[in-house]
Amino acid sequence: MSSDLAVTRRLGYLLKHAQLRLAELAEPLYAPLGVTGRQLALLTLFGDGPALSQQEGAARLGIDRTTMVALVDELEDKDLVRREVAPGDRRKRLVTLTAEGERVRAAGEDATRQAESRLLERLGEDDAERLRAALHRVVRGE
Amino acid sequence: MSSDLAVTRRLGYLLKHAQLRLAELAEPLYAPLGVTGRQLALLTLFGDGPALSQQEGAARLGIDRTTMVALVDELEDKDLVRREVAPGDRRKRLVTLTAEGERVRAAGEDATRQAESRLLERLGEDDAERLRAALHRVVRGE
DNA sequence: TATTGTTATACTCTATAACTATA
DNA sequence: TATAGTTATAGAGTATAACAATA
Repeated sequence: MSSDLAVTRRLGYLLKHAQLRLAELAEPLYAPLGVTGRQLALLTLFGDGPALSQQEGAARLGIDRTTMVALVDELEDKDLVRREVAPGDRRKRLVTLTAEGERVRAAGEDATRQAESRLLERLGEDDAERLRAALHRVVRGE
Repeated sequence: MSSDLAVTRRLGYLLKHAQLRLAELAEPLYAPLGVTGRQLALLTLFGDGPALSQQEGAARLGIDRTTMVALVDELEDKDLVRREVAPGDRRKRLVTLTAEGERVRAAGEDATRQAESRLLERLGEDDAERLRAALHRVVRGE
């Protein structure tokens, strides 16, 4: 008989493996767009709402500002984003999507929606929404 | 206004950040035991049920067998586990806990319980249990 | 002086390939 | 021939420290 903290009941295990399954479902859908899930997350971040500086973006994603430099470099090399000097503070670079970047972002969001649906397909709509809401509360600490 | 796929509503984002918050809560509790969360996960794995070989353990955790070698090395260096040649198949090494390993495992499970409680404290018992159950179904694909 | 972006560098985590011993 | 464990090595991903430009 196994303890009620068997390794597969631990939240750490469940979160990690849910992430792995999601990545398995999503990456094949992202590949034809020529971007990784991580790159698409950046397009979603910078394509949504008022333009953010690199550092503001890094803070939202919980990554280091030096990591952000490399990620923006990748997207810039693919002509999906542009760096623009922020009016009013010449130290900051606002990251904005190119027309192509916007196209990839939109296609990527469709792919994300599909992958998430497949991940959650066993749950039914209500439970799926409850899962998302619960995670949201856990992450925001509310 | 933000899209309903704003980056903070994406499952990938939520899963990653839930993991980060859990690690922030748990690691300080594990530190006095002299082990990391990952090492404790191995103690939980090998301390539960019939003895597993390294490769069986790796399969359960979804990690590579070469990674398992290094992890078991760490635990063996700390005298928390032993490798034993499997009776009936001299190629296999069964990983078993030492008395000290068992002690650390038990203390670690208390710490895990505490950290998980704090992570989920905003949810209430029912929602917390529903979250765990939903993740379990998602991960097992049932 | 402090902050933004940047570069160089190092560390962790993980996987691939090749070896050994056993089956 | 195939499998379990091992070693060496290399590739991601990420962070720390130091520097230039700007505030």
